[in-house]
Amino acid sequence: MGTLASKVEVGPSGYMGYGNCKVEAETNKFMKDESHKTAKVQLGTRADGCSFEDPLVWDGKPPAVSSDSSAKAPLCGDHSPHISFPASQDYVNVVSRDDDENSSGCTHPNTTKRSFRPAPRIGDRRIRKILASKYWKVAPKLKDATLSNTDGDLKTVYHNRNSYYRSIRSERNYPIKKRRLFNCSSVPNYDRKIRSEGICVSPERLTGASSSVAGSHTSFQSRDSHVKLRIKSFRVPELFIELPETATVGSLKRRVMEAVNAILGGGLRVGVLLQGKKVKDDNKTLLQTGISHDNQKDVLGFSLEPKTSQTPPPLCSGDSPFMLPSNAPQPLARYPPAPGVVHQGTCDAVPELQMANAVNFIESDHDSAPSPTDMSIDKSTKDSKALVTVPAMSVEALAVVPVHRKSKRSEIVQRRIRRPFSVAEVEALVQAVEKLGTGRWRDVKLRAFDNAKHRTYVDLKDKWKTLVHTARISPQQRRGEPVPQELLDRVLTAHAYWTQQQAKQQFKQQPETCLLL
DNA sequence: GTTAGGG
DNA sequence: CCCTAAC
Repeated sequence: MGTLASKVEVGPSGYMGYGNCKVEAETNKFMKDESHKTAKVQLGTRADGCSFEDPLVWDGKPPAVSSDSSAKAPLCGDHSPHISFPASQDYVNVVSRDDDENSSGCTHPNTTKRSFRPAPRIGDRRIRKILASKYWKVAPKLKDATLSNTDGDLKTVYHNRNSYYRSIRSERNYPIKKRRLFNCSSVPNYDRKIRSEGICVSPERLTGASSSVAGSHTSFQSRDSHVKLRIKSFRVPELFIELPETATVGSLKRRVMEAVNAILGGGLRVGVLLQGKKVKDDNKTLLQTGISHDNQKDVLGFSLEPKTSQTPPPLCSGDSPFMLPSNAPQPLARYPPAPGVVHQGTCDAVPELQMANAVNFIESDHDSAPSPTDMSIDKSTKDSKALVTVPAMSVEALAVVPVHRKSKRSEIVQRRIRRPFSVAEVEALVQAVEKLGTGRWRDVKLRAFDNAKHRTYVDLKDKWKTLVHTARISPQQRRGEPVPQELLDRVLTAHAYWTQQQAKQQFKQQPETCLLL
């Protein structure tokens, strides 16, 4: 099939920096298509410092063709990788020094059952609406079921998005843009503390979630009643990174780094677990809790969790809507995605549609910087009970992140980053408009940008507006990446045609009115 | 939720 | 890109 992209997941069991990465090849044509198949592609542990982890996640998905080397390279130049952060949390396993020898495999039992449940995509306009009209919408809501078949050539069956969105909404997964709003109390002190104690990146490789303890050590000292901990490694919450195969290892590293930084940058709090049990009372002393030198056999764990409304009195008030559920998700409870919920979309797209599809794919794949999630993980998540811990974040977010509340007005909304349309996108837009006209932006979106999460139909409408304008002005006055004249010509032609069509329509509807005029 | 337009 | 009236 069409394009192929690589996804690298630094999953729950991945260690920072040397986290286990999952790289898989997407062979589906439509990213949004839930029927897409994914296949793991082993990149090797050396190539990018990533090792593989058991694909526990993709249960139900038959390992599809692995790296399809013949896959087409993305058409569009916009290859910015996509990074999203599915909500999840993980532990930092701290083991008493005496346990060093057998420090492997002492995570919480449930951890082994973990499967990758990428957080659902979020960022729907609904959220915006739900929260406040000023918040960003990441993607327009798409109607479920079939695509408007106005042009009969789209045969792909879109899955029920409503249910999808419903599910994600309930999971409280917020895009980073909004996320920062509940970042009020800034990075948890815990976080800093831990960091200051040094987080060692452990190169140990995990073969499965079960061995998630590998590389984690703690030192307990009985001297002067002090409990000393040494967190040798700290695992970050599940990250989801996606970038084109053409991306360099360097960029991969960068993405991972950004992802990690973003996560640590805020919105997280640390949970303490002792023997797999959550220690909720923050006022208890270590001794009372059982964390002491007398307790060296116990496994102390830390988990990264999203801040919750339960969290200590917010230093700032009024961030309610963004608070995650107080019933802090237990990192342990994760369920494998229901297998077989796949809808195989038939993608016998007509040539004409190829472009759009291609763009769709590409867009979604690379350009998703601001896209908090990815379709490819939708399926695995929608029916998931995955505990949402870390709000979805994106690279884009990094640019706006750490800003903590600026004023009482916690409603300061971050403007979306500017993302100029690439020629390929313009091409796709023009093609779609030629076919659908200028009054059906939603359809245009669905047709040519369904996977470009950051392009809303309003964006497309706006872009068309500017394209028309651009086409009318002299080349000297144009700015930005030059759009081929050929395209601009098509813009004018299409615009003229559809404008005329609309006029005719109106005339039909209100002839008398027109006559009067 | 979409469109259409002004900002 | 954002905001919003209007539908």
